[in-house]
Amino acid sequence: MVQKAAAKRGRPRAYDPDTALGRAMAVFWDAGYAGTSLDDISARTGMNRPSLYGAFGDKHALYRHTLERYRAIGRAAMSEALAYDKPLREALNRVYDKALSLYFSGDSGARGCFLIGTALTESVLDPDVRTTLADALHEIDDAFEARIRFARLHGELPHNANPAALAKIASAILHTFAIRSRAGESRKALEATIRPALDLICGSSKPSSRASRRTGG
Amino acid sequence: MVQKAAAKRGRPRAYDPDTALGRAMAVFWDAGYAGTSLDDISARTGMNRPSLYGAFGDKHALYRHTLERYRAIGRAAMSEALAYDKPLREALNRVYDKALSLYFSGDSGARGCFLIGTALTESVLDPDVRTTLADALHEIDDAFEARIRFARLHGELPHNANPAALAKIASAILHTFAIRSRAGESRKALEATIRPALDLICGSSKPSSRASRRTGG
DNA sequence: TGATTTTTGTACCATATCGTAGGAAAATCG
DNA sequence: CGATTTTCCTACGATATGGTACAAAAATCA
Repeated sequence: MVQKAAAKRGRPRAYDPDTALGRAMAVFWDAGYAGTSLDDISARTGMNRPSLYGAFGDKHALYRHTLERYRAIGRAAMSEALAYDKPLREALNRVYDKALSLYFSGDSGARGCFLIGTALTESVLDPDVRTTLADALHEIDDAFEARIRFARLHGELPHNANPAALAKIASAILHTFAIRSRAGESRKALEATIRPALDLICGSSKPSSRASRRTGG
Repeated sequence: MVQKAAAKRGRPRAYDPDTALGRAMAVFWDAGYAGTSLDDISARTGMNRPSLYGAFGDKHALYRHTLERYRAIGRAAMSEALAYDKPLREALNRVYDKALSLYFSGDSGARGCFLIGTALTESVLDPDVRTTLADALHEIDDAFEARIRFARLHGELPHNANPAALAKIASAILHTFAIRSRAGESRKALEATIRPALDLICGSSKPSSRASRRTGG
């Protein structure tokens, strides 16, 4: 099904489309959609503009390709990190850790979340991008919510816990990381807020004198 | 001190600098820094490019002026909303309400936070903008932290509450609102998460069977 | 080998963009 | 009123930008 379609007819491509798309994404990631020229992308991918157009369409279409690619990366990382076979606290911790690794990747320093760092700006005047962004945000909300609901079902959270609301909080932590990393805060500084955030969402890990208020203790 | 400097020498200005700056900000707010041309701003302000240059400098300087203007607006709104004479819960509620009013203002629909919606994108390649953004974020963190510390001091929060950490959570709620509003979510949807967020930060408002875990109850 | 197919890469075009020069316009001052 | 000052505004210029035309290149197929 996904075989290489071995030996096509004409002149072979001088580039790997997937690699090129990844590099194009990197350029957008740094400079944003409007701040990136096709010449910039051409330079970083090695493909010239006509080839870019042939492979991915015009600038806007190319950008949408990178958005989808990023969503796929995020989706994979999220579903892997949200380990259903481990405690909620650990699962969330893994999500944040993976997210930070992504946000702090890049040659020109931390770039934060690709969607929030680039698509958010375009969202007011570009309904297409806005919808994609909104979908991506909701997808994360839903993943968190399902995971939290699962935890509650298994007694990790009190019965009256509100998975939908807690999921929004969990997402908010992700959002603040996306912003702050791109704004130049250190990874260490962000990591310091994971623990208190998890305490609020999952209940205190280290029961103090006030006692743990959750089942899991 | 701040008088009109009555009757200057030459031809009078055909525009009010402050009004013009506000309109310039509105243009940047919609399209982002890179996505805005000086002609766009010229059209919305009524000032032509040479006048814009004379009044505010080049495009980048103009943008920095709008950033500072926005910071001033946000600072004023924040310090007014953080009512020290009312309960913490009410103060935070007012902050979120004011923020949402700002984020949902605008003719072309919701625009979110000006800084997060426009400066965030530029932050990777523009250290100047990045620093301004980081400063603004920290200013909000600090305001939250001071307010929360004050609340703890007055018995609204348990002694072992962590004002710095709670402030980061409070900021995170603001950040998620900034993102989601620009991404097209409804104000109602966002307002729905205020309550649960305040419950986590300040303690449950409606003591359920699990009992209120805070002094204030 | 020659026809066919597909991609590459240079060159080109129309437009957008930012900044600025330089004269006209509109006020005050003497 | 004329000189001076300040701002306005048209016009210009250099560069950037997105997209495309078209010939050369590199593969397969018969």
